[in-house]
Amino acid sequence: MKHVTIKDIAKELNLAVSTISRAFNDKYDIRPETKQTILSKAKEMGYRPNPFAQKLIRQRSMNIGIVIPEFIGSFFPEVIIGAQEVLFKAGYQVLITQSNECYKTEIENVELLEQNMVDGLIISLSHQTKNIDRYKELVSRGTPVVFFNRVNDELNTSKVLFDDYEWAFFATEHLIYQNYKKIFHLTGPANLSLTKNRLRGFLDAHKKHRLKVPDSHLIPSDFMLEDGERAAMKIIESENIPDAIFAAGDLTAIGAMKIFKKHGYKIPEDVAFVGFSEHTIAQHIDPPLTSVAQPTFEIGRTAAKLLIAQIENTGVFVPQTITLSGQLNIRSSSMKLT
Amino acid sequence: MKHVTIKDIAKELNLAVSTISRAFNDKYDIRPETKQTILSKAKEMGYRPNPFAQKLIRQRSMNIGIVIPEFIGSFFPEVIIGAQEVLFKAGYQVLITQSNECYKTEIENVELLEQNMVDGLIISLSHQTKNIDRYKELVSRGTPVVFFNRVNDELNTSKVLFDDYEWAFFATEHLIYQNYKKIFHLTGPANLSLTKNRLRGFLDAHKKHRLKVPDSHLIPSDFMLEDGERAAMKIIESENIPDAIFAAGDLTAIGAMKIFKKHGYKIPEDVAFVGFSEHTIAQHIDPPLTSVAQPTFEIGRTAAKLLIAQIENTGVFVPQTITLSGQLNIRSSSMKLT
DNA sequence: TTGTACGCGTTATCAC
DNA sequence: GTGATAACGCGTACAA
Repeated sequence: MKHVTIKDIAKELNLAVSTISRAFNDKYDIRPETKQTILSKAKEMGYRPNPFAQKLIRQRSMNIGIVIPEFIGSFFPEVIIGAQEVLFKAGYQVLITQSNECYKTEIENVELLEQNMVDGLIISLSHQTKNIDRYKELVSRGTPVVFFNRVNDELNTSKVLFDDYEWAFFATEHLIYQNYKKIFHLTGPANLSLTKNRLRGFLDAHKKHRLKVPDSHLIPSDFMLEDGERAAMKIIESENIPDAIFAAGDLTAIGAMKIFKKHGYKIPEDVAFVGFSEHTIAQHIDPPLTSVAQPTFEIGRTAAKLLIAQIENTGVFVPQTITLSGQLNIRSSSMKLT
Repeated sequence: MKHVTIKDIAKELNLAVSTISRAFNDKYDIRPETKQTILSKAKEMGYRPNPFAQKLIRQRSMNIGIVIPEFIGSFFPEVIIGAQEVLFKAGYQVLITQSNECYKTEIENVELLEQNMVDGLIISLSHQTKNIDRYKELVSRGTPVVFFNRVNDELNTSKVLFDDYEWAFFATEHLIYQNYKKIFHLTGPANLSLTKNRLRGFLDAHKKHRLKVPDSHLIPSDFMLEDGERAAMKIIESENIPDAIFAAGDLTAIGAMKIFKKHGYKIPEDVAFVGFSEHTIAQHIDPPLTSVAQPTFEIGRTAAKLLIAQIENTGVFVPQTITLSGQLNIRSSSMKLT
């Protein structure tokens, strides 16, 4: 970290440091020739402005913190790539942290990022997160925060959402059109809004087609593969077997599928499956899993844009919620072959 | 970013700023009582040291840059988690960049990280990277760099490697023990050392068992799923069909498997498959793919430790190469059922 | 043991 | 148009 500074250039050229500084920030008057001399000399000496001195005086870190629950699977990495793309172009540095689906770690991450004086945060909640006091405090202090996908309704911030309701509706309707009648729903974690929305879509699709949904068709579950396995075990033990299952997450669906296959059920002849989120492995398992694909990169880009707008906004800030759309990738796990 | 500073505390307590500073850096003499007063007052006021002021005066950024070729798939994310774990504990900030397997982006990332004055770098090369001049320059300037997995032999830095030779040997031998005789090898990208090592392991296993390997058994390929598909097409068209294939990467194996299945070959009866790297989906595809698992988290932790040692090292620095071991996960893609 | 004063590299506000 | 000089927040030699 032994860098050339503006002082070095000033000495070399017998000019004042302030003049050198001006050469780089063209908001000041400076003779074009001297500017040129300085710029070429700077390049020759390999000058690079010290970002920490700039951050110190500008009172802005130009750092954005990202908090996601997990790294494994393609969803979050792709969102991050999308967000980085936009943030880098706007001159921001990105600090990525991952909570490992653990509430405690999540809060520690936020704290770490605050210590590093991030100008803003992009967050997706862990499925453990129930207590949102820390976030309320954050928001009320005026820290720009954008939540995406895993959000909490009580937090009044900008949000980037997927239209979970609509796509759960479509996914369910797809099963109904395929003539499946007894459709179960494996829900997501109770604390997340997306769980409620996907459930609502599931129910409304039934309502539209005048199909009843007894409570026994709704199985509380979670996003891990093991949760799907557990849910499937429970269903099989109950001896109340559905002819189709719509899971709130791909891994849940895959876990459940595994168990059903193991118990001799044919897919999709005996039980059909539809998942949610287009996990990398969805198209590679046997049979390939029908799944709702989300616009991952676009989610990241949108979150970044909203955050930058809020940070650089001078007027009154009004939280915005942007809802993006996706597509249903229909594969053989849900296609009746009759 | 309106933080409490040591000045505020000084004013509040009628003390000098230096005294406040001393309370936090216990290398100076300070009366225990005043220290206590300061510390409690600081906590009360919510004081947090400004990291940029510290970085500025300490002439060290406490930032570590990580450059990886891709985010998708579990290998690199897991390495990063391992590295972060160690680096965070040592007080370092981690800046993660991803080259998307593109040489140009990779170099831009390195440049970006340099501008941010990282104290050191952890790098895994893209499979496009052939020109390593920029890295040679980096190293010769004394910047601490640790490469892992995708390394280049000409760079004299610390490295964390997987014992590609040994595990390629074991993987091949596993096929031989299963009584496969005509084994093809889909190699990795030509510029990477690991490609040579895996090839060497493949050849030596044959040598040990006195089996010949004609050149036609070696198919140059790459790490993408599509590369595997292409390689498989080439093999099928040549009508010189192997009874087993050892691919240098899981995705390559999966792509090839897909094509062979599509053409009516039964796996593993007609053609057996072994991959490398234990991709997340390896165990979920049909049939589950035998693969060499690498100690991902440990690779990250080790790289981080080596880097910290080099950065904080005062004496003469000697580059170290640490080679880690793995395990072969045997699944049905390579088990003769006879 | 505590206070004073300077420097880290930069930008901004003055003079000239 | 250019040059001093004071900040930004912190660490530290030196004086008290």
